[in-house]
Amino acid sequence: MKRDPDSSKDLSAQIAAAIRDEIMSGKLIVDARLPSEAELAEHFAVSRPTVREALKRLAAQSLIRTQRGATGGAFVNRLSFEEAYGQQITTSTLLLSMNAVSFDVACEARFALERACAPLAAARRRPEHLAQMRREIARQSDPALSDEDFCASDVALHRALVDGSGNPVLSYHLAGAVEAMQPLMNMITFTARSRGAIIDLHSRITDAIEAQDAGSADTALCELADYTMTLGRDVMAARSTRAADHSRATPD
Amino acid sequence: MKRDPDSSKDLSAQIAAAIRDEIMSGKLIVDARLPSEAELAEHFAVSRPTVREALKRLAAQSLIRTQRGATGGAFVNRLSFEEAYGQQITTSTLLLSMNAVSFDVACEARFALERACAPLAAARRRPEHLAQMRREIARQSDPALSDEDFCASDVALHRALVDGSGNPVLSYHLAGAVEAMQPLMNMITFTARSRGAIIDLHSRITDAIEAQDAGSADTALCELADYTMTLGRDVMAARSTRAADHSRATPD
DNA sequence: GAAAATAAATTGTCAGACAATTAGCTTCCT
DNA sequence: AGGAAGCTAATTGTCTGACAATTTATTTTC
Repeated sequence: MKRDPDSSKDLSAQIAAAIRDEIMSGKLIVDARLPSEAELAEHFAVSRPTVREALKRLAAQSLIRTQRGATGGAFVNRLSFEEAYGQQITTSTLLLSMNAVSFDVACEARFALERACAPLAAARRRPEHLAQMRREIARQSDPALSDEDFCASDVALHRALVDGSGNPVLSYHLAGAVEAMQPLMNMITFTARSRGAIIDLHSRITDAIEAQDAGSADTALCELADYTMTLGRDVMAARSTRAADHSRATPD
Repeated sequence: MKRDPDSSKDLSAQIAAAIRDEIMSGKLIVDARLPSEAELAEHFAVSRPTVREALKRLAAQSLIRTQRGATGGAFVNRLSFEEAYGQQITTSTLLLSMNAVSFDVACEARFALERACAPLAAARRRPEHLAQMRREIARQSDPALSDEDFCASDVALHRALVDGSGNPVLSYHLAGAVEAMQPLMNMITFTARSRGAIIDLHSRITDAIEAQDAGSADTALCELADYTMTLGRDVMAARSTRAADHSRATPD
């Protein structure tokens, strides 16, 4: 376990990279205990705070966990799908917001991926997935629901669809794509009419999944994608109109 | 900016979470400068090393970058697709290896996602994507190529296909799925015959993409998925047979 | 033998110091 | 005046040493 000496990075980054390599290469297996901070400090010839910064970097990626006490220390963490979801969603969300990814591009990616799940979900969906989807459709039908809650329910329905594929790896990849859309979706004001159209499509999708009819599910998903993109485009158009009005009203 | 006082987590984790929330909520925008470490320490009523641990956690997720010197400090980082790729690949790879995800499950996810890209790639592929794919096919045709390099070239070809979709969000999500397969693919010994079959399918896929024939591309991708899974199953079968032999030969 | 006290190991946190780096300012020379 | 050199200040990077908190193992005591 050696750190790259001619690297221009921080010592803590070098040490974190060295340990990360050990984990990625399998030399440090799950639940293995790392040397104590004092031992690592001696090994890498740095001070304890520097080692600690390195360990915190790894902890931020859920690569290790730490435990206090006599038999404590830093242990290689089994990266769970749950933990990975969280990081995936954080990264995806920021990627969209910070790079000014357009609604269209994000939406296209999301529905392309979701369509990939649909055939598998149609084949393998289980009662709880269908029940979850029906439950969300019922929630969405409540006119008192706020736009934000409507979006949250939308996300929940689509996650149930994705989970219906019975492939956790697929679910993991899709979680980011679906959840990261939520902030963008929240910009949309859902009229009673658009809600109705969406709920109708949700029902058709759910029916198709229940009937194990992958073709119909795909058709409905495509329609939903088209409709969602239309809504998004309307919002963007209205927004740019308002922006133009505003700049005309208050020129500098 | 307040940290959760009754949280059971480390101070550095609480502070990192507080700053992360500010970034995620948009209160701290891209390239905004955070207060200096000394100011943060005073604000959160902790010591500087603790603040530094928090900042390192954020740096590990590429949420901030730091700069030394008079006008230095910590700045909110624009999360680039490049940086996100790296994290995505690390996470995906560990997720597969640490959770004993079967070759079948990972493969199914990968090809399902890749099939989602194919129609878009067929519509939008540009000459450089086709050139890259042809280049990789040429490389793969060299019998002297090691199995590992063959896999690397395979990954490169598929990434070119994915990038051909012209949707960076899609590329980002797919990068993890494709790259994370590499360690699993590396367990396979590619015979001359299996290499030939794969190269043939790669050619058919590339031809279809070039001809903008989404249907043929999909068909070839499905065949490649089937063939890859067959190879994987053979490896697993041989492996378990060897394991059985071994346990019979050296019982304990 | 069981319960309580003690010891040891380890991470978590703090305080203060110095080194390294960088931008801006000042001074001085031409 | 203009530019180059040096100085200053601000900031992060690193080190040292210490103590607190927590957990396990050991020893003592009843």
